[in-house]
Amino acid sequence: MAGKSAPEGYEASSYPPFAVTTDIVIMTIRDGALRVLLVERKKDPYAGSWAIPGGFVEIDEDTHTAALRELAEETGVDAEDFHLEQLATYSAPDRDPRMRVVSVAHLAFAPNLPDATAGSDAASTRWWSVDDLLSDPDAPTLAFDHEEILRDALERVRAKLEYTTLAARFVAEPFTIAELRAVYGAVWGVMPERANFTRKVLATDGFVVPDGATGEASRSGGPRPTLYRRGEATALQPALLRPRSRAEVEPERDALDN
Amino acid sequence: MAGKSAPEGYEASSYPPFAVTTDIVIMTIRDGALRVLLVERKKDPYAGSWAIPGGFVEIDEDTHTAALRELAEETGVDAEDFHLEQLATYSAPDRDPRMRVVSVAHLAFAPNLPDATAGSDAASTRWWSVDDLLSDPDAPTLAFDHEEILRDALERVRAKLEYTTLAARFVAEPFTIAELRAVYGAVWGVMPERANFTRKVLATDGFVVPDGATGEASRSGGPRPTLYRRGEATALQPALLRPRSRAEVEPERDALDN
DNA sequence: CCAAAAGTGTTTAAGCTACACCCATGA
DNA sequence: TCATGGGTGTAGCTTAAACACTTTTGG
Repeated sequence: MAGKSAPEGYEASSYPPFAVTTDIVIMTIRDGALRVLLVERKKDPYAGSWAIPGGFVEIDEDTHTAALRELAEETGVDAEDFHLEQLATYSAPDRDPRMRVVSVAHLAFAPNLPDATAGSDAASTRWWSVDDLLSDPDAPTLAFDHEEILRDALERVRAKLEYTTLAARFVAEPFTIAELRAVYGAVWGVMPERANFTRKVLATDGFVVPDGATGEASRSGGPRPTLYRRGEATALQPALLRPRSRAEVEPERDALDN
Repeated sequence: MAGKSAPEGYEASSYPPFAVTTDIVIMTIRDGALRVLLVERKKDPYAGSWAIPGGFVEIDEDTHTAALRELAEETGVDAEDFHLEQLATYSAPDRDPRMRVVSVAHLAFAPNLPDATAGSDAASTRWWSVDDLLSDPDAPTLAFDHEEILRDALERVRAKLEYTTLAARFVAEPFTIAELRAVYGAVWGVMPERANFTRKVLATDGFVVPDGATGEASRSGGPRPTLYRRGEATALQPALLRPRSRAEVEPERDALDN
């Protein structure tokens, strides 16, 4: 907290004015794939491009509150059902050609989000497969620096599944172990081994708690799986590591860079 | 990127104006303890309190550049020697009574920082023991929300020592394994077991590379330790976990909250 | 009865913990 | 020669990985 040349107390009179926005990477699992909600831009710049939803932070709210508000507007879903966390702040001077904008990106997850309720805003929205967006060469280019934000978000989610119980936030209660495992498969691209995964989840105290009931057997038969609900635990200790087969070959992202 | 009620394109004309600052948690190891550089405030609010150094982000720079600039001003050291990363953004509406400020906090580490060069700014600075600040009841209260920022920074550093080679950024080259181990001790509060630590470091390809020479034996005798330099590796795989004896008892911080 | 999926068992390898030992060095 | 501390060895425990087996159910 300091002025450029008066670190112990800046003057309230003159300082560079910024617009502050929140961009919210809203993720869910649909059709077995990790998907992100994007908005199609109607105006320049980047008219016709897809963008991460967001908006201005009001003068009397913090960024978390602003993100919650935007979240409700964009999805039409009560923000209570979401897990929302801050991702990072993006501040390149030329990231928006219209004005000087600093964006505090957030990350939100929830199961069972409605199809594409564009809230009060009439823009068209769509659930894009994250894998398609980032790997498919035919995928559209995202507006602004939103591809960078999306990549950071994906890496954050992948890492968090390893050492937290976050995966349970992606499934509607009650759920089966198989559904929980499918979340890991959708986010990581590879499924953890079934038997070991089951043991790990059940051995982690408070990850899931039995619901008492059992679910339906699959169409082609099989036993009725046990149903669970989210437990109180948040940390996985020790971690549930994703397979690192290729990661050790191809030079990984610099682990020191956040 | 969206206006409050026009998500696909806000108007450049009216938006809430914010001041954007960077606060930089500058850490180093001194006298065997993890220390942070704080500035004593001369003016209200919080006159006489200690604060994390920082300053305004200029209109034509990003927050990382601003942090580098502040870093050089505060320490008088070439910013090249630092590891600098974004920590998080703090945006409570009342965090600064003078104006609406959003602060993008950063985290910087380096070995061998000079005593308290207050750069061009003549404010008094001091290397505080992080442990004293956060645990000692006699420690001063920090200005603004800086205690929260410092706590977040500490947790980040502790976690990063586990799965990255960041610890090597705290020691001046060339260094011994014992010095590197002392970094873990200072940051975690407990030392990893000596023999296992040595094996782990040497088994992690690219963590440290031999310098060729050997250092001085200690005052009371003993072999000359091998000297090393920082290697190219950034990730520790598998992680070097800190002892979790107490952490499992006392309810840990919510792992889902970033 | 057959295929599919859930639950459980088993074997093997790998990593960590904890401690022991040896040896070079300076006082 | 003695204390100190670096380097290395090793037994035992825990965990993960891979795979097999059994059971339950719908078609």
